[in-house]
Order: sequence, then structure tokens, then C-alpha cells
Amino acid sequence: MNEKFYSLKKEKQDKMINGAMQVFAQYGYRHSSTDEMVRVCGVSKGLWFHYFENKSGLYSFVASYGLKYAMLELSMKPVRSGTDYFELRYHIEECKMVMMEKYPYLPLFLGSIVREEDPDVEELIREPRAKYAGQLSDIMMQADYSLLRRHEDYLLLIDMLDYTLEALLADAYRSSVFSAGRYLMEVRKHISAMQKLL
Amino acid sequence: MNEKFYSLKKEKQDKMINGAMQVFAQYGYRHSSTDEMVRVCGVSKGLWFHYFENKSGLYSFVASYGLKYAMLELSMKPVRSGTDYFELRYHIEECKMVMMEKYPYLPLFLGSIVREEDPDVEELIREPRAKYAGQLSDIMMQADYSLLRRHEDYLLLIDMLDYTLEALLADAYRSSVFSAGRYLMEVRKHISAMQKLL
Amino acid sequence: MNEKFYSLKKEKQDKMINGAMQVFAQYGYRHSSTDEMVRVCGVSKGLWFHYFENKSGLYSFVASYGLKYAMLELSMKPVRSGTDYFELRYHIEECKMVMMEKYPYLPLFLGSIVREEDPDVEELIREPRAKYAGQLSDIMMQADYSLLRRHEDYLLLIDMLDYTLEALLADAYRSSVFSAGRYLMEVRKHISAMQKLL
Amino acid sequence: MNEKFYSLKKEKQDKMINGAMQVFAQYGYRHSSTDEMVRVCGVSKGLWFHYFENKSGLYSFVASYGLKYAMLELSMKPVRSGTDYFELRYHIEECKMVMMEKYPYLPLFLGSIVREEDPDVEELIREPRAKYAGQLSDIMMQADYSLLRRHEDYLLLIDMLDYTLEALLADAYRSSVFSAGRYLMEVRKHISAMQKLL
DNA sequence: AATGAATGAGCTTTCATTCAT
DNA sequence: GATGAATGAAAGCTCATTCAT
Repeated sequence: MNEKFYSLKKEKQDKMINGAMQVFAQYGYRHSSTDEMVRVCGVSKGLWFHYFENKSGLYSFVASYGLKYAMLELSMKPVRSGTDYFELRYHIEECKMVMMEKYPYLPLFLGSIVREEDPDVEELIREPRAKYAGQLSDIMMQADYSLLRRHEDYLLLIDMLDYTLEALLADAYRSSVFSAGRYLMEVRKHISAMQKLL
Repeated sequence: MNEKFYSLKKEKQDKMINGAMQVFAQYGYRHSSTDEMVRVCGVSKGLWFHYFENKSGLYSFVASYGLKYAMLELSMKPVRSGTDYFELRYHIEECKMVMMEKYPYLPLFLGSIVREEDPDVEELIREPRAKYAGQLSDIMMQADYSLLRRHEDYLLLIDMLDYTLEALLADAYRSSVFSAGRYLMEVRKHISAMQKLL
Repeated sequence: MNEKFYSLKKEKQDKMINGAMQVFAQYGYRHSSTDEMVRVCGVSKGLWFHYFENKSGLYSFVASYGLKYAMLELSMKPVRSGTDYFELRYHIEECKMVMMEKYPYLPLFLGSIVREEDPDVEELIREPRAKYAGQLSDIMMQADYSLLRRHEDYLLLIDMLDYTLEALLADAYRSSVFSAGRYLMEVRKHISAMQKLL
Repeated sequence: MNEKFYSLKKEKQDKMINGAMQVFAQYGYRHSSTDEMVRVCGVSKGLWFHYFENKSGLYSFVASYGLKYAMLELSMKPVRSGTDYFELRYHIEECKMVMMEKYPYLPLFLGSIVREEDPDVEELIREPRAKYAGQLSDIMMQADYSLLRRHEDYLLLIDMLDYTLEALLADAYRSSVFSAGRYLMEVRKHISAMQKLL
């Protein structure tokens, strides 16, 4: 990418980033077209390629940027929630809702980055994606696992929870108006359900 | 589609079906190109359109065909496993391994059909997709849920299991050589783990 | 073309010739497709190319054949009509109606041959087309032009009549049921109109 | 069509319009290929589709444009020729020669538009085509028909003249170098011939 | 910096033609 | 002799990318 991108007004940078996030989050790397981004955020076709060598360069930038921003947000919010696994997990979802204030499609995009398998970009995002996954797992490592560990295969339960929350998030975006409040309520409900099981 | 397709030698029909399944399963509807299918199964570009009106017609045929074949396979194998939920679930995965003998990419394709969201084909596959889902749930309905129901939120556990098995399958395809045996062993391990929890 | 075509049963020869005439007459050389001919007369695609090297070969054969048949028909019917220009002209249209008994689309096809400009076939049909035009003009030469010649530019009037009759014929084919009787009546009316002018 | 087409330099607009006219006029709608237009006027394939949704959209635009331009030209030139039918008719041909300065293939194209029967475009050009025909007939309505009407079937004579002039035009285009002067001379000759008849 | 006109490789689809049966 | 499955060149059209302004 062209470093001059950072010399743009922050406002415009974010307009472009948001446009790219929205399109990439909804359609994935390959399906996202330049024309769609022009339509969504009104920045000319040529400008995208002025700052980003090509489509994969743009994707890798926006993905890295989004992942970094998410990591920042996650590290900013102090984790008041102590050592309870499920509180920590809820905390992460709360953080996502905060990210949305600046980058409304970032939470959805994060999930789509994780699932992205296109060979054109997989390599390029491997590292930041792994870092992000690492930070998430670091946060979760703060949990007191002694209770969970009583269950020989507690790792599976954890996976299940992750899948469920991701599905809830996708559903929330599908509804015409995304409501952070409603989403967090759903999250709370599902987490509690699982807690009772143990 | 052109009914004459069925007059082809079964061998050739299957070569085409397998080629289409492989490409569609890996790249999804939109991404899959005729050229890729030519490369994969050596049948000329023109012939695809001789038998199938267009790309969406081809997809809808192969998807319906695969779903039907899966349903047949599922109904053929007698369910000796009685009423145990987890045995039934394992049974389904066993059936998928049987399908692979004729259509190696069918298990992967089935998952991709379920996820397919392209408006060009969603309508066309809605019905068979729903039927297939129906049969799966019919099989699982044979289970004795009295034990599961002790857990207020047992439905979540079930979802978790489904997600896990799907992920295991995708992993198995990713490895250079798909081993049905290894896959079933993994499945068994995970199912058992969950059983112990309850 | 392959001379063996003539060894086919006359019935089949004519089925193919009529199919080709119908399609070529309606759509012209370039627009006419093998598939359309298969649909129209039920003779397999391969057979067309078995007897006729390629599409232009088929066109040139059917055109030549049709022109020859028309010339035969024109020379068969004795011209009882004497030397009146307009009677002779009417006689020709009567002959066309006779041709239709064996080759229903021939009169329409004759007109389309004359207009055909595709470089792939123009050369190939030049000679028979010219011969046919020659015979027509020979017939018309039997007329006593002394009356017409009083008009310095009588040649133009003749052209006009030709154009008009061709248009009437095209109209007759456009109506759902071609009626030879109705067509001849129209022809008579128009010819008379012109006769009165002179 | 994309309105931005009008923002192109007039020169380029005309280069494209002329290219399309030339190809469409010679081969008709169905036969005309994008590749041919690329060859003829050196504008890339993609650009045609950037400005015109598809081939029928392009045809309908160029046809409407050509018809409008012809109508403008016809209405610009004051009809000094009074009420003589044949002078008016000659005047129209003169106008066509003026059009050729900007759009050399327009006169030929006008004729081909009138004959166009492809269902993909017939609907799209029906209205402007009818308007153009209307204007032509309006012009001819200025004629004093009292003389013509003496001939019971004067309408046929008129048709004849139209057919003849159209044929002369087509001939003129067929010769390697189109000469407006030579064409007008031919037109004059034929018109005079007919005048003498009456 | 910013635009969007322009390009051409690539995709879906058509169709004359070939060939195994 | 007869079929129609099979092919591939070419057509219509899309889209990432370039470039003149």
C-alpha cells in the first residue's frame, strides 16, 4: 500500500475503510467489486488503486487495519470482569459493540476474515489474523479454568460457544436495523444457558 | 436441464457430476467457473451447456442430485443404533463416508449447499435443501430425548455438536489425503467427549 | 455436397430440402441454425453435415435446387398468356403457387435468395441466381413491349411492379395461414391497377 | 444507456456512433458483433458496455440517435421546393447527402432500421422509427396531390419511387467510393422519368 | 490528490462442425 | 446411413486494473 494514505484526512480514511469493510464483510474477498465500493462510499475507483496496489493489497490492508483496531479496542477496555470465563467472553462481545461506533461493519468483518480462504489473500492475512486470535485467547487465558477443567473435554464446549456467538452476530446484521443492545441481550441469554450446564 | 443427460453412460454422468461437485464444493456457486470444471474432469465447455441450460441450472441439478443421493444413502443404511442420540449422529457421519465412494466431494458439497446464499440459485435449491434437512432431523427425532431434556438448554449442545462435526469434515478435506477412517475416529472422539458431559 | 444425397428416398430428400428452405427463407443464411433445422424437420444434425460439407454448402445446394425447381416449373407451364406483359407477370405468380405444392416455402425462399448478401454464400449462388433471373426476364421478353415502350422509362414501372408483388408475397406468408387463392387475387388487383395507368 | 456518454468529447462520441452505424447498417442488429466495431473504430470492447447496457441497448441508442439526427436535418433545410411532389422527394435525398458529412453511414442505416425485424430490438425502436416515418410523410403531405390524384392508383407509383430510390442508395454504398454527386444525379434522372409519365 | 474513461483478460453462453457408435 | 454426443472458436458481457486529465 501507499503510505500517503495516512496523510489523508482521517475522515476520508475512515470513509474508505468503512466502505471496504462493509463490502468485504458482506461478500467476501473475491465477490467484492470495485464498483460496489464506489457505490457504497462514493470514493472514485482510481483512488482505491492509487493507495492500494490491487484488490488483494486493499483487502490485506483493511483486514490488518480492522484486526489491529479490534486488538486495540480489546486492550483498552480494562477487564473488570475478573476470572470468570463467561464474563470474559461477554466482555469481548461488549468490546465489539464499542468498535461499531467507528467501524460499523468491523465485528461482522472480523468473522469473515477468519473464514476467508481465498488463496489470493490467505497468506497476506495469516499473521495479523493469528495475532488477533492470539489476543482473544490471551484474554480468555485470564480465566480461572479450574472449574471448567472438571469437564474432561471442556475445550469443545468453548468452541460451541464461539460458534453460537458468531451465528448470533450474523443474525443481528441480517436484521434491517442492528441493535447493539438487543444483540448483547441475546449473548447474555446464551452464555447463561451454558453456564447453568456446568 | 436436458433429460438426455441420463442417457449418457453412468460413468460419464458421474464424471461430470463429480467434477461439478468438486468445483462447486470448493468455491461456491459464483466462483466456480466452467474452465475449472473442464480442467478438473476433462469434459468440454460446450457439453456442460448442452445438458444444462446455464450455470445456475447446472448448480441446481448437481445440488438436487447430491442431496437426493445423500437422502437415499441415509435411508438405505438401517439404523441399528437404536435411540441413542449420539449413536444416531455418528451413524449419519458414517453414511457420508459411504457416499464418498461414489461421490468423493459430496459430504463437503452438502455443507456448502447449506451455506449457499447466491440469489441466482437460492430459490432453486430451497426445496431439496429443506427436504434433506428434514430427513436429517427425522433421523435425529428417533432419538430418546428424555435424557437430553434434563438439561434445560440441550438444544444448544446439539448445535455445538453439528458445528464441530462440520468443522472436522472441512479439516479432513483440507489435508492432502482424505482418510475416511481417520475422520470417523475424530468424530467418535468428539462425540464421546460430549456424551460424558451429560 | 455428397452425391449420395440423391440415393435417399425422394421423400426424405424433400423433407430435408423443405426444412432447410423454411429456415433459410425465414431467417436468411447466417441466422439459420442447425438446431432450428433439426427442430423443424426432425433430421439429425449429423446427417446435414454428412451430405453437405458445411452450412454454406447446404445453403448453396438448397438455393440452387430451389432455383432449378422454380425454373423447371416456369418452363413446364405453357405460357398460354400470349404477349401481354401483365398477363405474363401474373403467370409467373401462378407458377409460384404451383411450386408451393411440393415446396411450400420456395416462393418466399426465392425472394430471400435474391436479397442474400452474406459473403460466405454470395459467390456460390451467383450463377444459379443469375440464371433464374435470366429465365424470368426471358419469359417477360416474350411480351410485346411496343405498347410499354411508348413510355420512355417503362423499365422503372416494371421494377415497381416487381417490388410490389414481392411485398404482397411476404405479407401472405406472414399471415397465419397462407392462402394461394387470396394471394393471387391481390396480385390480380395490383396488376390491373397498373395496367390502367398506361 | 449511461448518460455519461454525452460527457465524452463530441469527436469520440461520433467515432463510436459512426462505428456502430457502419456495422449495424451493413450487417443488421443480430449479425453485428462487438469485435467488428472494435476493428472498425478502434474503441475497446469494454467501453461499449460501459456506456450501453448491452447490445440491444446500443442498437436502440444509435438507431434513435440516427433517426433524430435525420429528422433534425430534414427540418433544418427549408423546403424551397414548393408543392411539387417530386421536388419534395428529391429534397429528402439531398438532405440525406448532408447527413453523410457527419455520419457517413446514416442514410444506409436509416433504411436498415426500417427493415429491422429482430424481436430483441423491434419494440425498442418502434416509436422513433414511426416518428421518422411520420416526418417523412408530413413533408410529402405538403405536396399538391391534385395532379397525382388524377391517376386512380397513384399510391402505387409513390411506393415504386420509394423502392427505387432505396435501391439506388444501396447501390451507391456498394461501389468502392460513395459519391454524393453521382447518387443525386441518378436520383434526379429516375424522378424525372416518372414525372414525364404523368 | 482525484477522477472516471479506457482497456483487456476472463467468464458465461452459442453454434457450426466433428466423430464415435 | 443415421444419430446426437462432443468439441472449440467466437460472441456477449464483467471486472480488476491502468492512465490521461
